[in-house]
Amino acid sequence: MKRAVGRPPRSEDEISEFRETVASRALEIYKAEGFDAVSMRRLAKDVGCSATTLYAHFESKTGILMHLWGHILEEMSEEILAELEQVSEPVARLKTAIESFIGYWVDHPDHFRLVFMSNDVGRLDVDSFLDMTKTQAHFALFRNLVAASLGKGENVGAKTDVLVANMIGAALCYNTIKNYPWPSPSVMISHYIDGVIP
Amino acid sequence: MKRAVGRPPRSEDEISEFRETVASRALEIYKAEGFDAVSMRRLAKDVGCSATTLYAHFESKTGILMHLWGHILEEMSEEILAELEQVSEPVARLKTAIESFIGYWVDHPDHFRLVFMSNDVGRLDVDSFLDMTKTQAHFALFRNLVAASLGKGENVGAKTDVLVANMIGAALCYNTIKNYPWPSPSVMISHYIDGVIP
DNA sequence: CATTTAATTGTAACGCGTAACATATAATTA
DNA sequence: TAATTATATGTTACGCGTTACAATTAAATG
Repeated sequence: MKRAVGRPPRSEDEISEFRETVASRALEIYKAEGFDAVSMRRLAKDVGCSATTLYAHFESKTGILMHLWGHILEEMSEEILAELEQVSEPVARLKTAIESFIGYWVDHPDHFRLVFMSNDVGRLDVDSFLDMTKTQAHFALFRNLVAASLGKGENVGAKTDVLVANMIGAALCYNTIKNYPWPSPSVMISHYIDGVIP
Repeated sequence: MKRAVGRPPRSEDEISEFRETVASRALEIYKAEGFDAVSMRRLAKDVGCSATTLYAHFESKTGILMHLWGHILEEMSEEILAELEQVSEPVARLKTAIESFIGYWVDHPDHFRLVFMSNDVGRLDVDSFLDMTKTQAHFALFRNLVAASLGKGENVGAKTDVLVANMIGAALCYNTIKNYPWPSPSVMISHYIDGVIP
C-alpha cells in the first residue's frame, strides 16, 4: 500500500500545524482590524502562502472562521465568570450569567455574526465536530449553573439546552431586529428563570 | 421653497412604484432560482435599469431584500393557519402554531437566512419601520394564541415577545448549529408552553 | 544523478456588492 | 426655442470568495 517512491504526503502534525498557523493569524487580523479585514487574499499574504493553498487546507472561508469560535467563546466565558465572582446564591448566579451572556453578544455584534450567522455553516461538517466538543465545553458552565439552581434529577441537560437556545434567540433578536420593541433583557431573563426553576 | 424651473422630482407615487417593481422582481428571482440568484446586476437587468440606478433607490442589497420578508412571513402565516384549522383547544392550538413556526424555518433554511441572518441589517434603519409594522402583523397571530391560552390581564405582550424570540432562537440553532444534539422540537415546545401557561 | 509523487505557486477568470464620475436623458420653466 | 434641474446611464474600479489550470518546487526513491 505504501508508495515507496515520490514525495510523501505531509504528516498529520504538519497539516494541523499549518491549519493552526492560519487560524491564529486569522484571529489576529480579526481582533486587530475587525470582521471585514479577514479576507482570503489578505490572510494568505499575511501567513505567507498563496490564496490557492488556503483552499487546499480549508474547504471555505467559513471553515477557517470556525476556528475563531473557540477564542470568542472563551472570552465570553471569562466575562461571565468575572461577573459571577460577586454572586453566590445559585439562582442569582444563573440570572447573572444569563444577563452577562446576552450582554456579551449585544456588546459585540461582530462576534455574534461570526459565531452564529455564518451563512453557509449548514453545508460544512467535515471537522466541525472536533471544534464542537470544545464549543460545548463553554456551555457546560450553564449546565452547572442550572444544576445548582435545581433539585437533582431534574433533566438538567434539556433545560440547559433550551435555555441556551433561548438566550441565543434573544441575542439574535436584539442584534438584528432592532426596530421592534423587544422586552428588556431583565424581562426576558425572568421568563427564562421561570422556565428553569420548577 | 419650490423650484419653479427644471425637471421636478419624482412624485412619491412614482418612487414607490419603482421600488415595488424592483422588490417584486427580486421576489420572482428568489422564488424561481433561490437566494444566490438575486444579485444587483442581475436584478437591474431583469427590471430594465442599470445597477447604478438601484443604488439611487435603495441603500443596499439588503435594503431590497427586506421587502421580501413580508411575503415569506405571509407564506409562513398561511402554513400555520392551515395547521390550526384542525385544532380547537387553545393550548393545543398554541402548541401546533409553535411547531409549525419552527418547522417552517427548518424546512426553508434559505428563507430563514433571508429574514433573520442579513448581515448588515443592523446598519439599516431608513424605511425599515414601515415594513416593520407589516412584519409585526404576522406575529399578532401568536399574540392571539397566547391570549387565548391565558387568563386575561396576564401580560400577553411580553410573553408573546419572549416566545417569539425563543422560537427564533430554536430555529437558528437547528439551522446553524447542526452538530449539537439539540432537544427535539417537541421538548423545546413543551418548555415554551410551560413558560406561557401560568 | 534522474525519476516520481505531493504540494505549492501564479495567473486568470467569474460574478459579486459597492462606489465614483462623467455623460446623457427627461421634464419642467422662461 | 433655450436654460435649468432631476434622474438615469455607462464605464471603470476595488476587493471579495471561489475555481480551474498549467507551471513549479520539495522530498522521497532508485
